[in-house]
Amino acid sequence: MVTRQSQLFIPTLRADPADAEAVSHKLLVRGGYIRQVSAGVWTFLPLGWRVHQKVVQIIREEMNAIGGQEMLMPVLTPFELWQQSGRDYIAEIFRLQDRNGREYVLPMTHEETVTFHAKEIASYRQLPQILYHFSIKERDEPRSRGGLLRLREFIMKDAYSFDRDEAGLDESFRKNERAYHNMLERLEIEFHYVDAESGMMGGKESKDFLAPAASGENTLVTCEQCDYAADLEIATGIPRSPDFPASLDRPEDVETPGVTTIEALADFLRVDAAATSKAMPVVKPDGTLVLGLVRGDDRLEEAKMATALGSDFRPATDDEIREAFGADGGSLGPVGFSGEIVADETLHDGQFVAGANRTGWHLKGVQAGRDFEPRFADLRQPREGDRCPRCGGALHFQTAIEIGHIFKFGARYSEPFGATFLDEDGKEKPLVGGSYGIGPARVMAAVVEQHHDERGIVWPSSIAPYEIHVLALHGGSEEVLAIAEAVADDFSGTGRDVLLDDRDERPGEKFADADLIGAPLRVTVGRKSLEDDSVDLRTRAAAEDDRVGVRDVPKWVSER
RNA sequence: CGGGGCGUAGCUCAGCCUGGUAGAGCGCCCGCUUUGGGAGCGGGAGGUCGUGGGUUCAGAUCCCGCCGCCCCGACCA
Repeated sequence: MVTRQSQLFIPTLRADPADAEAVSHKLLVRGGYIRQVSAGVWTFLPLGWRVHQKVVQIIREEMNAIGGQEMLMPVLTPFELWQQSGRDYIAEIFRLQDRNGREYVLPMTHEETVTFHAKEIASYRQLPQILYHFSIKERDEPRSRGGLLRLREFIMKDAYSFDRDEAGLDESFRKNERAYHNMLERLEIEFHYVDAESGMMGGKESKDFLAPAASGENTLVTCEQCDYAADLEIATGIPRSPDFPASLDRPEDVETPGVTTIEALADFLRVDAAATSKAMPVVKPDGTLVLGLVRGDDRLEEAKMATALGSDFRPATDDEIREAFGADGGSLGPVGFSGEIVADETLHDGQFVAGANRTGWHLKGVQAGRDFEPRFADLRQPREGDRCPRCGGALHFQTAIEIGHIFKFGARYSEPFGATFLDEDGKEKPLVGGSYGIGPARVMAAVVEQHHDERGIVWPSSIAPYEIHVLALHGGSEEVLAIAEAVADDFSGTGRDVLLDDRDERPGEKFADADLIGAPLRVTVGRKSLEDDSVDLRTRAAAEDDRVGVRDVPKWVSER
């Protein structure tokens, strides 16, 4: 069936929408793929939904190929399930009540629900299992953004594996890992498979699939020499060594009036900023104040700090700082502080300048282990100029979109839910699980970010809404239109998705819309070439016409 | 939640500072001409100026509240 553009709802826009920033946001809106309903809430128009469905189908095929079983779990979920898992505190979950006051959540993930069902697995003979579904997720995002990049409502494929032990989980994990690699290759996404934070999901092995893109929200760290790759939040880098001044036998006071920043301090004392330390007082949820210490030229990575503390934290307020240190922020240091101190590894050796806990004063020659006793942890955020922790090569930083996340959650959910099975040895054991998510909408955004030019989208044929776009430049000629229809029919007879632009519009407009919509192949049927019994063919990527005899069109197309 | 910006026709915007009967371009409808990179001419439709209140003879314009959207930060599979 040839689809006639004259009858479709494809509202293309000549100008960029005023509120768009990201390329994928602009092009998907301009191309008539998506429209916004409210912040982070979008409609997929017919064209957008076709792409979404194609992405879904590829994901589905790869999940089925590893033995995944598709099902569908509800969006509306009793709040008790989330209380049972202990995730009821999460601020991002939407909550609501029915008319009788019964409480529900609109969840952003389905570990609770799937584990509720997994309670029916009674024997090791029924394991392993891989269950998945595509369903609508809701997240009360404090801040959605960028078209499809960060949504409050979206469809996600989430899969869950259940195994009898860690070894089994590992095998299931590898299967899903492989499925993800296969699907992303078919989607023609450039991606990196990296170590990641498991975040609020709670898990052990945690991996991200990051697609480099200008408007990504994650930062991907890669090595220019070896295959080291990690999300910035957990990446490690080796910084340059500081240029230390002469060592001192004991810390020495130095007056630093009005000096509150590291740059000013380094400048004032004429020392390398890397030979100073920076104090970050934070407060844990239980109210304990902990001092984080990093090198003066480094930034504290908050995800790492949270890992080191084993809990959330917030920056201490000015009042808390004054009470605990007797000094203002800007003059804080570890010497004399009685609470817990967590110091970055870079402070292990050498003597650093530190705040003196006396406003307007610093200490020179402060040495860990001699002048204060910290716990060491990796706290610093890597940055440009660092070397690779594996091979010493240069590290490269780029923004990226997190399109998939897979992680092991072990017995995190099966224990509170009592989802146990009887093992071969006659013992009752909790199911060992893993979770595997990917968002088709983010995939679409990532593909557009990676495949576009100044005129529009350049879809890979695997997910293009239509593979072939036939433009009829009939200009009132029934004859030209008839030939265009015949050409379109031929393609569609070979099982291709064909869009025929039979609209009564001028050529320029058809070309512009075709470029914007981005079908991989374009056939232009017009008087000009028909004089030689030919049509003009081009790939969207190359954007240059080949004049081909009407009879040779199928051959030309099959060669692309 | 903190900071910044914006809200006027379907879209992109001007008008607001300095109050006086709401505009442009594109799009849309009709007619004629035109037809290989967003055409030309003629005619036409379309707006509670986000919303509520206040000041004023008079408010898109000034003042106050609220709502919505975007960006940065916080936060975040």
